[in-house]
Amino acid sequence: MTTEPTKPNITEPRPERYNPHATEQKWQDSWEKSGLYTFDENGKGEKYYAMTMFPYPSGNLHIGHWYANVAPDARARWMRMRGYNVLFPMAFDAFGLPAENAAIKNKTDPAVWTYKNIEYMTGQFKRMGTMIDWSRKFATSDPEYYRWNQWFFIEFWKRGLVYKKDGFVNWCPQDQTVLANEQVVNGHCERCGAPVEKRNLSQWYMKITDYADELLDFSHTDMPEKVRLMQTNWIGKSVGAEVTFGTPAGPETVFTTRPDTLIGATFLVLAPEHAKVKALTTEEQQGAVTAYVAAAGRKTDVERQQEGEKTGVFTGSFATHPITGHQLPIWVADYVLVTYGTGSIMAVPAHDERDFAFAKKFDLPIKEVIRPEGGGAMPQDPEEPYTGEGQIVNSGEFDGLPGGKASIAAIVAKLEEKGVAKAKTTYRLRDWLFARQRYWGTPIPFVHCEKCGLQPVAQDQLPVKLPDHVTFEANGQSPLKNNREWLATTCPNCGGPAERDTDTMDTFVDSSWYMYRYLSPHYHDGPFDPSKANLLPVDLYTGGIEHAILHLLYSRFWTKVMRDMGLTDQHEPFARLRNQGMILGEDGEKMSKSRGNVVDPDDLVREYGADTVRSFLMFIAPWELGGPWDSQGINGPSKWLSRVWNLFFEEKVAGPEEKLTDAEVRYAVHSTLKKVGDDFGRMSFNTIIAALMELTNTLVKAKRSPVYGTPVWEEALSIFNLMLAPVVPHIAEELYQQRGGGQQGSVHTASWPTVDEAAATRDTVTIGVQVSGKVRGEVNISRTATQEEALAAAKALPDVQRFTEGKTVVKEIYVAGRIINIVVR
RNA sequence: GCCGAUGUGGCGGAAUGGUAGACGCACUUGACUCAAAAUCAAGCGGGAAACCGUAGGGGUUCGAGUCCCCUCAUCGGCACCA
Repeated sequence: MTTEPTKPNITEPRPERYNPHATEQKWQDSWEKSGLYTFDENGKGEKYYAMTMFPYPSGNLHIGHWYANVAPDARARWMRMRGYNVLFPMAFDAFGLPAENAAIKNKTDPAVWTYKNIEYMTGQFKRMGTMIDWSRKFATSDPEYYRWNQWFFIEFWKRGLVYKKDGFVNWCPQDQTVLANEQVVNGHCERCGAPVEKRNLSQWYMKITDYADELLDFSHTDMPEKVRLMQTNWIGKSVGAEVTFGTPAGPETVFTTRPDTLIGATFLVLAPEHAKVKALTTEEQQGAVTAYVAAAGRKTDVERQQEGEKTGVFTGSFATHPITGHQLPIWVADYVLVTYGTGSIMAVPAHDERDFAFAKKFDLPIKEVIRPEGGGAMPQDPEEPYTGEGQIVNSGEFDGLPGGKASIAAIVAKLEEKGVAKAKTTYRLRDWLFARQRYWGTPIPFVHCEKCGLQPVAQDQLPVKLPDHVTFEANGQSPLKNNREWLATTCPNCGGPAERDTDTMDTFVDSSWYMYRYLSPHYHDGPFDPSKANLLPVDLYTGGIEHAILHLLYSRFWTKVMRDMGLTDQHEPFARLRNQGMILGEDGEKMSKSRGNVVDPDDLVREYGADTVRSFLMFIAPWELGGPWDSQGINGPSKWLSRVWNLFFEEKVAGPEEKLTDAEVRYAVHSTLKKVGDDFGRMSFNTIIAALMELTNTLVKAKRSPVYGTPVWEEALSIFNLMLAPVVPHIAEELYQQRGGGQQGSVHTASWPTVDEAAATRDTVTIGVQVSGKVRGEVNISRTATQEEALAAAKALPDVQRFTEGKTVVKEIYVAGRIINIVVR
């Protein structure tokens, strides 16, 4: 590790007032020159890998980036001072559509735009005063990075986890690309907000569903409950059965979570896109069905869902019930989704809301088979379905069995015996639609050969680089489509002429494994150097909740595949995840240029200095909550740092003499030290700042007390200085060096002070005295006072006497150091 | 509709079941100043008081902002997922 002492600069005259600007620039330069933050993998101490979600190089760091990085930086610094060998890296998530849009608009190359932004934003990060190790910086658009995307892609393909198939996919007409399910929000494109259309296209997929069950297991990772729930809901596990019905077009299997209601099925419904629709449609129904299917195809998901009323049309065909042999009409309706289950359902109108609504509208039979405990028979023309549990009725040999979710397994076993059903678990999670029809991404490393078909590019030919100096068509189409020079290649199998795949990868591929790349960002023989695996896992990962499903689910999946490939022994990429909240505009709305409520951190740094902005962002709210910006509130931390400066340097301040003792000052210092340590541990950053402010107030008083100038005073300043270091690194360094810490190097390599437990505990405590649970006074007694002593002191209080007079004491409670409660009647 | 989170002064918030409102903003008053800013000092939930106060209602407990049940409000996620 580079621990070359940073040279104190004491030749400059000390400013009268704290002036952050010169100070901060000076120390940023000094730290960079000495390599203070360069991580040494052979360094002393237990490794600690802290990571914040890397930014997209949009051009500017906004206040949200500061909020997301400042507190984790302070915590990483604290860990380092405690003796951990802390890796705190940063990179850029550089592929994506904004670069292309900027390129189209400005007629430039996306790469030029991207790398210019990265350079500028790196400078902004440095002005924030973070301990980021910039020697590990990379951009996911570096060919040396994305070649490993391609390598992974081929390896996953070899393992059968990557495949191409025809199917209905989400298409964003605005961005001109397909989208993964995860990128469709309420039927709209996550990025641009355009309504998503359905298109039948041949597309690349990644088999994340193979890992659905394992992704529901969070036992190897500590994630907030909220994230676990969101992922669990997204994966959407449903336990049930597949039941096969006979139809004129062959057997049709449906999925149900309620096999106990099988006898109550009165019709089948197919999704409009279902493959059997055509074959099952009778001649008389031809016109109606064709029109319905065509209309459904034109609708977006949003339009489909907005219709209040169910729509549908009869195919003219009937299915045979596997148990009763009854003939059930087969309908087509768009409330059945082709993408879930088998794309067809058995409708049990008596016990399902949707089937009920459909049956009511089209006058289809409703047959009761579940009756609530102690309830009567369902009326002939019921008002509503019964979806709860109960006893099975009207079902022949099943009658009397308990129905409902709890008894699925028993019912399925019985149906399996009869050979009509099979236990089945279905997931809402779809395979990851993985390719995009865009330019600025990782090219898919496959070629199309007329003779050999789709072939992976040979590993030693990677990376398949994006062509330089591209021009964009006015129609926004990817420049790869018509770039003949780039398209033409040879087949890795037969050597004949072949054409490159023009799709690029979803940018979420880039972020799925970047935590491994930080271990050895310049490694050439694999995605990462296996000899650095001891740095895994990421001990603490922080970022916004907006990635709860997309990025976090994909990266968990990626790690599990890497584990199965033998690349790592980790089950999860992140040992612990925490989410920060969002800083809103002062009006309480999300910051946006159009609203004009954007707060620019560069302006704030110019006005107040980075340390003030850092401490304010930690102080403004509980970190995981966030909230509106407060342009007046920043005055607090700003004044605080001035007070801190004056505390260290101003001559003894005027004011009333204070009667603080050595013990009181040491108590303030060591109890604060204890609290700050606890609060860093539990990531309660706002209370850290509050505690440091409180200590400042006490020390300002102590300066006007006999303690000033004594060894206790010097100890107080030293410890206080060290506590400031993680939070406000610049002023802390200046104070440290001014106090002569230069011989020990930087304050940021100093050790976190040890709590003197005796000093952090008070001999006497002031505790409340209650009479029958109501506070009636307080007593100052020894911390270790006996119950007799405590009660005697309490009973001496006039107010206590007043409220106990003439009453009978029924109970006396004394919790040492906490409370006295005299219960009277 | 389903799932979840959150409700504490004018504002942001603090509080292992133990004196509610730490710390800060804003505000008020005073000192300094010709004046203002900055700084320093003091005050700051309601009420004259008894007392009342952590969204509302119940409960557990010697004691509840904190634990349990119900209701309301706000925010977030999912949403015709069979």
